[in-house]
Amino acid sequence: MTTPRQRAREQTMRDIVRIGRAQLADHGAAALSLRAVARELGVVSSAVYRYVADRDALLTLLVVDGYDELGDAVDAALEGEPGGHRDRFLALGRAVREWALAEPATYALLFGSPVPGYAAPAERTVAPGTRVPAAMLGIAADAHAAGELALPSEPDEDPGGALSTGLHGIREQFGFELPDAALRRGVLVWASLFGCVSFELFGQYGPDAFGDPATLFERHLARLAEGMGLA
Amino acid sequence: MTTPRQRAREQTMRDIVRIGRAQLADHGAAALSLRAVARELGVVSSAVYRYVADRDALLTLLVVDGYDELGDAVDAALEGEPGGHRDRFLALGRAVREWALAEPATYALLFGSPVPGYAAPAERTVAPGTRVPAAMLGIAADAHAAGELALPSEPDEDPGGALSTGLHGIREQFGFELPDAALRRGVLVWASLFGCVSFELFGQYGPDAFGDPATLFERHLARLAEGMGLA
DNA sequence: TGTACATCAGTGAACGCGCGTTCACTGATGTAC
DNA sequence: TGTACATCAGTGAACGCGCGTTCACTGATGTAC
Repeated sequence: MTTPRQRAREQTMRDIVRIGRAQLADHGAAALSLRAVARELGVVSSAVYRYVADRDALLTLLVVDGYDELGDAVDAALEGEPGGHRDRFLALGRAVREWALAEPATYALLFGSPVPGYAAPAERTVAPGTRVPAAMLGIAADAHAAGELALPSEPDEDPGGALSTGLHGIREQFGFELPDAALRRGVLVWASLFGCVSFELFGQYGPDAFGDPATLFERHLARLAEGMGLA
Repeated sequence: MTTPRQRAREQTMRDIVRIGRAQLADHGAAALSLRAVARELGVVSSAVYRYVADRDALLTLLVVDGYDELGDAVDAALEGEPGGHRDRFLALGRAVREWALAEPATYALLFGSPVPGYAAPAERTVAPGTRVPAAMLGIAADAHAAGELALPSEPDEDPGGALSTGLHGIREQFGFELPDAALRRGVLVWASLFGCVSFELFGQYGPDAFGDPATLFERHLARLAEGMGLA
C-alpha cells in the first residue's frame, strides 16, 4: 500500500529526471545545474536536496536513466525482429542510431566526453551500461551455437596473456560461448557501431554527412554484420 | 622585420593556447573560462580581450591547434614509415591512439560531445580537421593505384543517389581515385578507428579495458587494415 | 637624429548574472496507540 | 475514532564563489616627418 506522500515523491523523482534531461539538451552535462532543475520544478533551490544528495547524484540518475532507455529501445527492436541472426544485428544497430538521433544530449552524456570532476559509480551504471554490448554479443553467441557464425581464421590469444584473461572475464560474466577471436571481433564491431553514430551525431562527417547519412549508416551496418561473421 | 611588440604578441598568443589547453584538461571544454586563462597568464581578466574576441574565439583556437597537433603527429609517424601501405595504415592508427592518450582533453574537445552553444567555424576548422581522414584515404588510394588494394565485391552506389554524389564530393576534393565501395569502407574504418580510441579513452570498455587495451587496439587495428583491403 | 603623434598592452572598477550548499524554520502528512 | 507525536516536503535567507564583458584610463612602444 503506497501513501499519497510516497506517490508524490515518485512523481517528483520522475519530474526531476525529465527536467534534468531537458537541461542536458539545452546546456550540456557540464552545465547541468540543480538550481535550474529546481526553478523548472517550481520549487526553491534547496528543496531538490530532499530528492538528490548533490549534483553528481543527479548526473548518475541521468546516466542510469539514459542507459536504460537505450537498452529498452534495443530490446524492443529485437522483440520485433525474431528473424535470423544477421537481421537481429541490423535491428540492434538501427535502434541504437535512432535512439541517438532522438536523444542526442543523453547520448552525448553516455558516449561523449567524460564530465570533468564526475565519475559514474560503477555499481549503479555498469549493469545498465552493458545491456547493448551484452545483446550484441548475445546475437553472435546465438549464431555460433547454431553453427551460423563465420569464425575468424586467426588463432586465439596467448592463453596466459592479460587480454585473453580479460576477454575470459566477459565470457564468464555473460555466459557467451565464443572463442577469443570472435569476442575480439564483437568488441570491435561494438566500438565501430558507436563510432559511426558518434561521428554522425557529433558532426565529424561534416555538415552534410556525405549527403545521405541514413544510407551511409545502412551500408556500414551491413559491413559490420559481415565483420562479425553474420552472413 | 618584426618589432619586439609583435614578437611579444605572438608569444602571448602561444601562452594563451597553452594555458587554455591546460584548463581544458583540468575542467573540460564547457568550463573553459577567459578569466581563468587571464589569471594563469598573470594578467587582469579584461586584458585577454586584446588577444581573443570572446570565449568562442578561444575555443576555436584550441580546436584548430588540436587538429593541427594531431595531424602533425600522424604526418610524423607516416614519415618514419615509408614501408608498405598496410604498415603505413598501422602507423597512422597507432599515432592517433598515442596522441589521444597523451592529450585526452584536447581529444575530447575534437571528438567528444559538442560544446553546448558553440559551433566551430567551418572555414577555420575543416581544413585541419580533415588531415587525418585525408591521410588515411590517401593510403588506400596509393594502394589502389599500385594495384594492391583488395576491392570489395559490392557494386558502387546508384550513381544518381545522394550518397554517391556526396562521396564523389570528397573524391574530387582530395583527388582520391577510389570507387564508391572502397570510399565507403574507408569512411567506416575511419569512424571505427576513432570509435575504438574513444571507447578506450572515455571508459566504455570498463575500468580495466579487458586487461590489456594496447594489445586489444593492435588486434583491432590489424582487423581494420584488413577491412580496408590492405593485406 | 629628434620630436610629435598614433597605436596598443594592460589596469581596475563595475555591470548583472548564476552556481552549490547549509541551516533553522513552518506546516502538512503519516502513524502508533 | 481521536489524539499525540514523528516524519518529511518545502521555504527563505545566507555563505562564498566564479563567470563574460564593457569602459575610461595610463603608460609604454612604434612610426612619420
